[in-house]
Amino acid sequence: MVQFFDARLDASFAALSDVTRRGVMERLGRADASITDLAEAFHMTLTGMRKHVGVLEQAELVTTRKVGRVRTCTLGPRRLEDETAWIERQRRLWDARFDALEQVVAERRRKEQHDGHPKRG
Amino acid sequence: MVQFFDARLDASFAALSDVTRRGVMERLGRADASITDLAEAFHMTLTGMRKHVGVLEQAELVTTRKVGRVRTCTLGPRRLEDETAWIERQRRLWDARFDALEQVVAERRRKEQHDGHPKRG
DNA sequence: GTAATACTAAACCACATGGTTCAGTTTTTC
DNA sequence: GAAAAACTGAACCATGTGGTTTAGTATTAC
Repeated sequence: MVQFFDARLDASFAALSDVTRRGVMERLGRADASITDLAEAFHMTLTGMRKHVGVLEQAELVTTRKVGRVRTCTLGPRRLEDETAWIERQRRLWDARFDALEQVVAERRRKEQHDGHPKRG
Repeated sequence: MVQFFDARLDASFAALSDVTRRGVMERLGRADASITDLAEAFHMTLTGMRKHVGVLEQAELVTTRKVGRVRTCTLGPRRLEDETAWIERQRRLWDARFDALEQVVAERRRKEQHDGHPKRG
């Protein structure tokens, strides 16, 4: 189960680590687009863009369907929930640690006041 | 300026796209650690772990300082703010589009009710 | 039916990544 | 001062990435 989420996060963070792919996501956020549309918008060959879209599909950030000769790309169905969750979890861990450190510092300060301010260390 | 943020996001999402590096960040969220500590924890050579830490440093997610012969790793000054911001922006774009779509659907439904439910299409 | 459009598939390229080993250097310990 | 510990740097390896070209197929337009 853990490995499952790990692989998912691997894929989606990797997908997001390319400026072109982030650009594609932003564009699809405004409107669906064909591979040709995207290739032109990002000054790239069809084949090149198809690969980027493939990466986004595998990360389940984009879905596509082919009607006739044109393949249309859409956002979703996932909405970066897992990625946000990971980041939030990390942030909480971090906050907890800082809170703990702060308490230590406060304790030390209290003690120093009591003992009469040792110079340092 | 845009390129600056782009490069930063490239680096940090790429850094997060590896399960070992995410693991390192979680561990550092609990306590600082030396390269040796981390290498042992993740069953890897010192050299291998040093590279991962280097990637996290370049993404400014982790900072390190060397005292004597040991290099200690700490979570970096950045707290994934830019990454969260990008994701949030994306989510807003998306929501806006869905809202617009929903309105179209609602409008169509209203019209269908008025015209007396055409079978389909 | 011919031509243009939209994509697909395969091969290729240079370079990055995730590891390793091996041979140092610097610090610490005894 | 010798040995051990902690790291560093370089070289190597297999595989992945971000592109390209080239040649093909399927669909649409005229």
